[in-house]
Amino acid sequence: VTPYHHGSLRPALLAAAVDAIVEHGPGALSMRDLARRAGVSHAALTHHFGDRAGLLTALAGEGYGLLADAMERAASGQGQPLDLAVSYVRFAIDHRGHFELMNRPDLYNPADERIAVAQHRGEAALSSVMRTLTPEQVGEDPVIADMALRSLTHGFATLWLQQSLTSLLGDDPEAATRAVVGFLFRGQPGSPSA
Amino acid sequence: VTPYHHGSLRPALLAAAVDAIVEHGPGALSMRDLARRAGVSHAALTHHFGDRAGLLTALAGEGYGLLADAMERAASGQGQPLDLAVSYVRFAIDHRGHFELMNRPDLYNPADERIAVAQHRGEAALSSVMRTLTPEQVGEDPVIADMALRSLTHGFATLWLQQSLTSLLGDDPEAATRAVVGFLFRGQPGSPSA
DNA sequence: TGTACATCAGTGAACGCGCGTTCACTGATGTAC
DNA sequence: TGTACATCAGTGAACGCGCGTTCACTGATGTAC
Repeated sequence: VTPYHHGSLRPALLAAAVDAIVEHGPGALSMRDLARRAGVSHAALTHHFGDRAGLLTALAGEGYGLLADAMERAASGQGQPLDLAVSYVRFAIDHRGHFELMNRPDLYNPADERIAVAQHRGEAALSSVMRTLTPEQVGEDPVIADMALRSLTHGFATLWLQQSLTSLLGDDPEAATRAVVGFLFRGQPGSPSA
Repeated sequence: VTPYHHGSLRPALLAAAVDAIVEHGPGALSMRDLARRAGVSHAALTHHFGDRAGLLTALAGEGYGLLADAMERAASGQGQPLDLAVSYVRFAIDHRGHFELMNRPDLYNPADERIAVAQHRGEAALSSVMRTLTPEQVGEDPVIADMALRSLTHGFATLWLQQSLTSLLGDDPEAATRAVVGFLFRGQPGSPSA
């Protein structure tokens, strides 16, 4: 009934890691706790990930991959900044464990190739959306608009997850994101909030 | 030469904690490491803070107090959202250890009275500045403008500390903050960036 | 000015704990012939 | 179809470590008279 070989231990460990991070944060993640969650000897983890940093790097890579997928989906077609921001906030909420880990680059190897590739895909998706904006929307310096959108979106996602905004903005993160990003591009001809 | 009584151990420990957090992050802070930094027995810490959470609560309280001071200074007179944002980003950079800890409420007691009082002062400073804005600046819903400013400022400070923006925005955080917040309120009559 | 005494600040040893990693191993799987 | 053998996946015991907390204590300070 309990076979010697788990069969798909690696993905099971990554899933257990997500649960553990959601419960206790990425810094408190323990190899032994993960092994317990997966019902496996704690020495088994070495086999798949080498060490703790290896496991977290794999999980962060998975997260960056999922985020890049979501951003590419949002950017395709006539993707607007609003769509990108919504998909970013949705990712942070739906994949909170991954998101929290990704914001702690001290815990994994940020130079990992899989991570770098996924980050690059995300950057490309953002660039392609920014390029569709009119000069009126983008202002004098395109870099500033880019930074403002990044900061606003990341800050909003972070504050939302910290429950810092619920008392003011209710419980619908997508509507709230649309409102806040719409404010950033308000009153412009061809505004994405229109 | 090494007196039995330190004389001002409590502030010395808080200062050591800031150094330790800047080096290794708030989650990795250790009582024994702090004692070593202050040149004192590790049991001495209990005397001043009770336990680890007590120490971190005291340090977070100090941080919220400093931030509230800075925000009140920025809000006084004809304080504009821009001034508030600049002082927030400056606080995050100048008091990085405090700032990182404050963003980890799982590590301290967020219901601590001193913290609550300081947070309230900060909220009041933000409100007083938002009230000075014209209807054109604030848009239909004042809460949205408020959230946008919070999210933008917090996100910018966070990304700046993570070095995510330096390649795009140079090395002057105040100028960069002014540019990004100016973008949020751009093109408005009486715009604070003017 | 001097003495007694309470309070305060810091010591040092000890505790039990969970951790990451290493190691020789065993059971299961898959491939070659 | 059957056998030998290499490879893979997971085990369980052991290691040394740094940690937070507790405890009875000692040295220093300050106050009362």
